[in-house]
Amino acid sequence: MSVFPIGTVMKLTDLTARQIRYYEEQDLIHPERNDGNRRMYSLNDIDVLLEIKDYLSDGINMAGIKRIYELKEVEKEKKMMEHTKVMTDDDVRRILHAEFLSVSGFSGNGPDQSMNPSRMI
DNA sequence: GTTCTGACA
DNA sequence: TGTCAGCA
Repeated sequence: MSVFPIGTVMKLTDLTARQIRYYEEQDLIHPERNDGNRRMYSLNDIDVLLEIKDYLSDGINMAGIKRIYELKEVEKEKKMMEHTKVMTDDDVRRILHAEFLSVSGFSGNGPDQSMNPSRMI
């Protein structure tokens, strides 16, 4: 995913190396490191840097920008929880259906174990 | 030639 | 943030 050296990112974002490294210190971007300890930025990193530049031009300071991305991560965690909840409910539905078939005599092997929710975690 | 870390008139 | 030093 990470393919751009800092020099390319500088031209693409019109930011100085000093700024780019500083935003990394603020945990706004997380470039990988290659064998030579060189930072390699992903397309997503470029995207975030451009967003940061917009926020800055709108008069938002680093504290504010950091808050924005912190909230964004909280929302991301919430969505992950929602996703987990949906999967659990879906498993329950499938399990109940499997038990229904078993009790109804359509299956003599009991609930389908492939529907066991423990396999989804 | 390019990037890295650390430091500061 | 800019910039310079001293490495790799």
